[in-house]
Amino acid sequence: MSQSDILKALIAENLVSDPKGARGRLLQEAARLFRDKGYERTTVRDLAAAVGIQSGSLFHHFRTKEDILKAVMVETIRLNTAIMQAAVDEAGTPEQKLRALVRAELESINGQTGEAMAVLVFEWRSLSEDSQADVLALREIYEALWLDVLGTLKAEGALLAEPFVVRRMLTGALSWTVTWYHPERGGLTLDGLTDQVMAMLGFSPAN
Amino acid sequence: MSQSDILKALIAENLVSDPKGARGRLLQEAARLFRDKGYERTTVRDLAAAVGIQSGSLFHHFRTKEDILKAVMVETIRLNTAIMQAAVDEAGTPEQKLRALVRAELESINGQTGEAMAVLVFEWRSLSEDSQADVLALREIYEALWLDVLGTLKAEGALLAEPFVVRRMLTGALSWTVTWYHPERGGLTLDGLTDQVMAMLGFSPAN
DNA sequence: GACGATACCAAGCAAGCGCTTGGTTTGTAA
DNA sequence: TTACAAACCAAGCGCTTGCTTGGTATCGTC
Repeated sequence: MSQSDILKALIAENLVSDPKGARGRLLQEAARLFRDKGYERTTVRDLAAAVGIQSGSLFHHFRTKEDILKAVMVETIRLNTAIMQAAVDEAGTPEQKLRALVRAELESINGQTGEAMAVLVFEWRSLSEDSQADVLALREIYEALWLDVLGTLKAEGALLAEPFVVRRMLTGALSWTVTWYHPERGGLTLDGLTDQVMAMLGFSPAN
Repeated sequence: MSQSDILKALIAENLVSDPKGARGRLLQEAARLFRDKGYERTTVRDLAAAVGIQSGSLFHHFRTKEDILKAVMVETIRLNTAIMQAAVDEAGTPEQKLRALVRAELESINGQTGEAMAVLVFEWRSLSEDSQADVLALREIYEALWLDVLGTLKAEGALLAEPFVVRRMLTGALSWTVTWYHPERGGLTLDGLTDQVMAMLGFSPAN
C-alpha cells in the first residue's frame, strides 16, 4: 500500500481533508505559514491571502485561528500513524522494522508533510491545554508502534539503552533534521541519512 | 574550575550580566517567560511586571524587545561554551570527553540555564535574520568542541556514523529532553540519563 | 550641596490583531 | 425558475501590542 493510497483511504473515511478541497488547501497553506513564520506571527489576514479570500471568510470554515492549528496537527498525526503502521507491517525483522520507522519518520519530516510535522514540534505551546490533551491522545497509538519495536530489540540484546529513552531521543533527533537536512542541496540521500541514524544506534548498514 | 567560578570570570569580563544586577535579573526573567509562554506571547508588560517596573522603563535598558531575546541567547551561548570547554579539558580519554560533553549539555538544558537553553532552540525563528547570523557565529566555537571529540572517536573506530551527523542528532535529542525529562519527579538522575545516551551510541556504561 | 547621569514613572499613540456583522454571490437540486 | 444553503465580501469594532514622550526621583562625584 503506497503512501498516496493511504492518503486516499483516510480522505474517504473523512479523517483528513482532501488537499484539493477548500479546507485541505487552507490547512496546507497554514502549515507552511506556521512553519515559516510561526503561529503567532501568522495573522488571519496572511492565511486568508494565501488561499485568496478575505480574512473574515476564514471564520466560515473554522471557529477560531487556534482551530486551524489544531486541525493541522490532528490530520498530520492521523496520516502519519497510518503511514508508520504500514511501514512496520511490511518489514520483516525487528531491525528492519526499526529501519522502516526511522526512514518513514524522516520522510514525513522532510517530505510532503514536512511543514505540518515541523508545526507539530515547534508550535506545540501555542495550543491551549485542552487541545494539547486531545492531540496527545492521538499520538499515543503512534508512539506505541515505536515502543513495541524498540522493546523487542532490547529483549534481543541488540539495544543497550531503555526503549522509552531511545524513542524520546529519536523524536528529538529526527525532528531536528528539519533545521539542517536539505537533500535538494546535494549530499546525503534519505536512505543515507537513515543509514547514519541506524549506525549511530550501533546497527551496521549492511542490512 | 567550578561552574560558578566560570560564571564569575565571565561577569568580570563583562561577557555575561550579573544575575544580581538589574539587567541580569531581567534577562533571567525574560528567559523564563519566553520558555513558558513563547517570545511572541510574552508582552513587554509581562517582562516589566516580572522585575517590578513599568513597561516603558524597559526601553531604558534595551532598545527593542528583540534585543532582549538576542541578549538572552548571546549570554547563554557564552556561558555554555566556557562550561563545555572546561568539561572537555578536565576529561581524559575521548570517550570520557564525549561523556563530559553530553553530561554538561544535559545539565545546561535541564539545570539553571535551562530556560535560556530552551529559548535558544524554540525561539530561534523569532530572531531577525541579522541577529541570527550574529548568534550563529558565536555557536561555531561551541560546535567545534563537539566535532573535535567525535572526530577522534570515529578515527578510533568507536563510532560508526559521521561526526557531523551524530552531533546534529545529539543536538536534537538532548534539546528535546527539556520537554519530557523531569528529574524532580523521580526516576532517572542526570548521570543515569547520560549513561542512557552513551548506551544509545553503543558505549557501555562501565567507564 | 550643586550637578549630571542613570533609572524610573505615568500616560498614551499609532498600528495591528482576532473576530463579528450584515449583506451578496455561487452552487445545487427540485 | 425557484428556493435554499454554503461560500464569500466589505467594513469595522474593541482590544492589545511595541514603543515614545516628558517629566521626576535617586545616585555618585567634585
